[in-house]
Amino acid sequence: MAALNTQSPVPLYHQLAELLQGRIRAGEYPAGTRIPSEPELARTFGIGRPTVRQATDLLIRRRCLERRRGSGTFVIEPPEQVDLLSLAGTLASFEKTGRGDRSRVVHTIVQRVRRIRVPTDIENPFSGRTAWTLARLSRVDGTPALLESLWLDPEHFPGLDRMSLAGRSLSQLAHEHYHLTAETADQDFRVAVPDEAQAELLEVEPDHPVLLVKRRIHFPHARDAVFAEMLCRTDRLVFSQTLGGSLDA
Amino acid sequence: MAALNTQSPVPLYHQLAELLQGRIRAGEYPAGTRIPSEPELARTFGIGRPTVRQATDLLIRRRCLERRRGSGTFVIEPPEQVDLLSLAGTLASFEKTGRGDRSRVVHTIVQRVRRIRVPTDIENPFSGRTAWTLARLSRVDGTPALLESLWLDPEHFPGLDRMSLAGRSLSQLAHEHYHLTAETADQDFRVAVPDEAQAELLEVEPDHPVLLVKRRIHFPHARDAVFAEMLCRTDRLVFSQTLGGSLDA
DNA sequence: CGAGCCAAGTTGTCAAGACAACTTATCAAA
DNA sequence: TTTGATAAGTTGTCTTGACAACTTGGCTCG
Repeated sequence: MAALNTQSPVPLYHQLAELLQGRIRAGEYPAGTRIPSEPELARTFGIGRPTVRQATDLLIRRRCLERRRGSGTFVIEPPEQVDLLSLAGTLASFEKTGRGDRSRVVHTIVQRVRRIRVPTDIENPFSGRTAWTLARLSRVDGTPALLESLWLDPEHFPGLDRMSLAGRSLSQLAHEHYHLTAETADQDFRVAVPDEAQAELLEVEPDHPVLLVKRRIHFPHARDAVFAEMLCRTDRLVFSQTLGGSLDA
Repeated sequence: MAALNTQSPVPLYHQLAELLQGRIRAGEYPAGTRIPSEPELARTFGIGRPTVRQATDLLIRRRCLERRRGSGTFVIEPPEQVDLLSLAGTLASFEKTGRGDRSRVVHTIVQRVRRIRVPTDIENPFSGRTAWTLARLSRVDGTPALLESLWLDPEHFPGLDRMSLAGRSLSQLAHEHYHLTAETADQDFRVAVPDEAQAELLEVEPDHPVLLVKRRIHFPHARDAVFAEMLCRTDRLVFSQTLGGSLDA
């Protein structure tokens, strides 16, 4: 059995939280099952019960666990959450809630990463600076529905052009290779008309209005590290997301 | 000085949290200032320091306080947050960030609350049931920009028609009169064309595309207690919001 | 006067224990 | 069989105590 390192500068409760989350991800504690009780975990790892609670507190805030008084602490289904670095989560949730047919197939083409000097654009935080950029086009049932343009800060994502983007979400890549997890984002919505190139990619008439979302994504100690512009054909795809999550509890 | 009630079924840490938040709201602890240290609060209220920490933990999750190790616990500026029950917060934040002129004047006309039987509409959770309904029209610099239609659950908002909606946000009213605080919301976005009546109110041509947002708002023990449909002229107003907020910290 | 050290104060982490409130399963009685 | 009481197990709350890590301001020394 894995043990905790008392000498490590990483707090015990943090170590235990990571350990438990690892077991959850590994399937050792499947969703819906009970994890060992607090006194049991305390005994097992030779730590105090408050420390165990501090650890499970973390996972509860991360929506990994749920406490039921008198009953136990349970692994919960990971809630659908907005993936700030892509609309993948949004698309997926649309398929699940499935207003309409749920047999839709989403296929995404990813352009390779390039390093460019961003033209002047008051709404783009990289305006006038250099940045990584890439574009993605997602199709639903063969029809283009979503065109994303992304800009990333080269300082926080060094060597991004050498990474493989295949089969992995940008969020995963940011987390695993750069240890960056999106913290907050600002987004705004408007109705816009695509330019010629965009209209062609989305396969709409040049005067067909689409939804334009601009999103600035912030990481710890790195505001505006990613900027995204998303064009969405809402006749094909409803752009949906979940807000909030109680601050208490 | 106010004291805590040891006999109350309300936990001490919760009582202390409310007390501190009251002082913050009352201006006794202005934003940016330090609140008394944990040992001092413990002494003052005759409770243990962990209990004090439990209380401040709550307020930290509510983004009211911030801890600085070695320095103290400080009141922070309330962050701009999306007001789920209205776009007021969104409009305000637009004015603050002020892309463009910041001298815009927002004026809102509120229709009186009526009780109706909601026509069949698969996307309206009140479809086929009775509900409170009202509409609001907001103008920016005199031009209509936002048309909101709201539906509220009569069971959770009894007597809503006798309440005064003047000078008070719906969120305030829900909180103060019904002790309800929005927990989460689902929203989706699409481009739509207003119907005749809507076009007239928004003062646009009937074929002018606008942003349509549908939002289902959930309260503790009351899912879908409020439904909102919002039409936004994004040529006049950018619909913006902030997402996220770290789950750790 | 300036720079660096030092001490006091503050939050971060952790322990061990206690009782309360609640859930669940078991077992007994009707 | 059904119902109710009981007991065991679990989380919720709270206390006291301790040491570590860090920040800040004042003091001393140059």
